[in-house]
Amino acid sequence: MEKHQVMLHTASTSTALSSHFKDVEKQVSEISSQNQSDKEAKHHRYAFQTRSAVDVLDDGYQWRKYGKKIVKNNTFPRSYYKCAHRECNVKKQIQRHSSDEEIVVTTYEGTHTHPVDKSVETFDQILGNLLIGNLFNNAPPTLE
DNA sequence: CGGGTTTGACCAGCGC
DNA sequence: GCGCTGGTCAAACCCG
Repeated sequence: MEKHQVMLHTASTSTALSSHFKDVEKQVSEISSQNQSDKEAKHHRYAFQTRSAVDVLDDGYQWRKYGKKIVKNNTFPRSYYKCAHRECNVKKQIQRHSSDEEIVVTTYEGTHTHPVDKSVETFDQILGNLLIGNLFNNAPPTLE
């Protein structure tokens, strides 16, 4: 259950938001379990989908883009981000839906070890755009 | 001038 | 064993 700490640490500044995040990654965890192997479970992976016009969502951390790739299942390219801190080997992947370009899938990998001095207002904005449960439970054909 | 981003090439893992 | 897809690195360019 250490993966929960990722999101909780991210929103440690606000207890209310922590609860919301907990609910969010709970949905994600379910997907990993039902989808498959513990192989993915070993790798701390948290994916959530947001409805935004921009690819990169400001979650309070600084990210450095280190790669871009076109995936066959998606018409849009996938972007690879890394945490700006050298000590922090946290990775983040961002990709859009093939059909719905307004849907952005953000996948986090790893755990942050440094504090966030960003405003919590950012999280509120992100949470406002979150629609994880619906998309994952409905499993749109475009995603697979 | 420096940091960050961009784009292409290279490499590794998996499937056939 | 070869080919394909996906992931990472690295050098060059652009912006602040």
